[in-house]
Amino acid sequence: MNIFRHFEERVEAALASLAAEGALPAGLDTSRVAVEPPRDPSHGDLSTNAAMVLAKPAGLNPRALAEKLAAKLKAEPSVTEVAIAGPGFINLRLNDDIWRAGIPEILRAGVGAGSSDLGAGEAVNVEYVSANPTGPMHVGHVRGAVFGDALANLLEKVGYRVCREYYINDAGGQIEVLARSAFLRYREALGETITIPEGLYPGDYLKPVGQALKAEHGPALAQMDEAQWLPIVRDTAIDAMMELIRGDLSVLGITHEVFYSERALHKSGAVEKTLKLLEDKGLIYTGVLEAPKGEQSDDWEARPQTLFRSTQFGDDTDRALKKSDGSWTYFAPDIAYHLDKYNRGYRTLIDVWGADHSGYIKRVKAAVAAVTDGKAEIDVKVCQLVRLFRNGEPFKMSKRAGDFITLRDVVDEVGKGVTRFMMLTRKNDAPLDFDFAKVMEQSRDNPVFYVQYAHARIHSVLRNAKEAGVADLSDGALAGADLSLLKDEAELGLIKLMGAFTRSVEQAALAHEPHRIAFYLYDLASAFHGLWNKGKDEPGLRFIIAEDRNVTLARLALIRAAAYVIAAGLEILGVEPAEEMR
RNA sequence: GCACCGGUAGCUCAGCUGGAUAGAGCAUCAGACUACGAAUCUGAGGGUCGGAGGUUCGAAUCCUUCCCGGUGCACCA
Repeated sequence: MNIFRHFEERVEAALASLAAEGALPAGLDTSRVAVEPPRDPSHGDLSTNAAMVLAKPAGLNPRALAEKLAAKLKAEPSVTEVAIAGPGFINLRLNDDIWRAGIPEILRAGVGAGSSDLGAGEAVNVEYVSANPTGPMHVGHVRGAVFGDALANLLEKVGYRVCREYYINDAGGQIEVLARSAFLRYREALGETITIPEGLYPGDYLKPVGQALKAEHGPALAQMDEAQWLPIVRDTAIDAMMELIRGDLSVLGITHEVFYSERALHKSGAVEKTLKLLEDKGLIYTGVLEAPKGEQSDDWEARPQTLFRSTQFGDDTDRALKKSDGSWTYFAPDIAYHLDKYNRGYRTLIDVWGADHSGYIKRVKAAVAAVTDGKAEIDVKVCQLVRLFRNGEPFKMSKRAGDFITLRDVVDEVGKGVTRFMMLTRKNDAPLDFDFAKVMEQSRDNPVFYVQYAHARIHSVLRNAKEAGVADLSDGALAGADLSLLKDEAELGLIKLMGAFTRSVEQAALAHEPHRIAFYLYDLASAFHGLWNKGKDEPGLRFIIAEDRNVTLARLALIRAAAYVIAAGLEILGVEPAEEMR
């Protein structure tokens, strides 16, 4: 049970009954009423702002309304104390048993702890990574990939039906560059000595593509005109690059359900159809855009183009759908793509992009609004840059041809779990520092280690408990423990924090902010480590008390539950919990 | 010039979509191991929440306007 949500319902019920008695006007908007943990635990277990929020519309003094509401809430069975504080907060103190009851629930749920039905099965589309299929993934892609994947996990956790999607930009000019680069490697495979000119991709990763082309086609391609060989080489190269990318993603544990091809949109006529749709809405015209104000580009000249009236939807300028030569811009098929998502039934769309695309947000939001008549929500999450360090020194990124740090370089050095966790220790729109040495440090200021250590310590206790002769450590047996024996402030603090897990997960999901899970886990680990050390000062608080089986069982239940919550949280982040630190 | 994102303790950052006396880690200082792993914990000091206005019962959070840093600014993808 989510205690916070339960009490939100109780507050609503109390308000309704006040309304029925005529003490409140009927039909008040209660959407701003919240039940939260108070910032200062000494104020109680729960706090509601209901009286302050509703005082004005009800035409009442906040404290007077609080008095009435407090009287109702006092009657709730699990409420032991009601206090009115400050400008009209109502603080509730609950019977500790209602918090303790969370432990057997967690033990039953296991790593399913924290799940909820908030999303009610609603379909959500999360598009992330979508790196151009022109080479292996590099370090700049990692954050967005991890973020998108964790966000998808998070939404699933609270009951959304999530589609993980990758948009393949397989139609632009960079694909021709890829094809020409691969063709060179093909000629190399045939025995020619090649030099790779400026502007083509020099990376070694295209060598196998050249070999594959040779194996399949022999020398035949070399006899053809570019117009003939290019489509062949292109298709082979794209397939090979997507294979490469899928492999890279798999080392981070990422799998997309849908890979959506931009070229398919062109082929199917979806782009024309979308343009027609916009035309029918009167949102298309031919015009000339103003010169950009930034650094002057020499080759700018005024040209009439097919434009979309995105300014009608809040964009800064109208946007080109066709280039001056009449071919589509990148934007045109992207509109068709988002419309396609809508037509596949998604009303909530989430795009995860790198910081360098932030200037593109408004036009896509405008396009989605236009093309769906405002019926779809689109949230664009931009991941800021990751700054790389080693021992505090900025990492020198060579700009030389083909020389970059890949996703695999990172994962090979620090591992999947550390990479994923670290990428989620900042909110997405703040830059992130990633120090190869620091993330491997075993100390409190490394959150991955700190959280994993808490989990490992719990398992260490459980191993010791077995040796100390606790016969049945099953979840069922622990769930039956007499939890009223958990009375210490530190124990209850841990219990209450776990009781807020579901709420934290839901809040993180609604905000589309997986980093909050990482911070929650750090807090939980801190509460656990604190309890552990308290047992050093006061031996009576140790988890395993040889002469008191009941207390031992209760405490093992507590920490077993804590381990499940940590594991559940880590699962959202896509990190495997450690049972031992090595 | 415009847009977007940041600006919170000496440093790195949270701050639960407007709540109460703004919180963590690092660093500094003072403490806790004959150990369920001290790889940890307890405590102390440290703040004009970039500046100035505004909105209201109440602002780090919303609005306006400046300042600083980052990112991006026709047809690229």
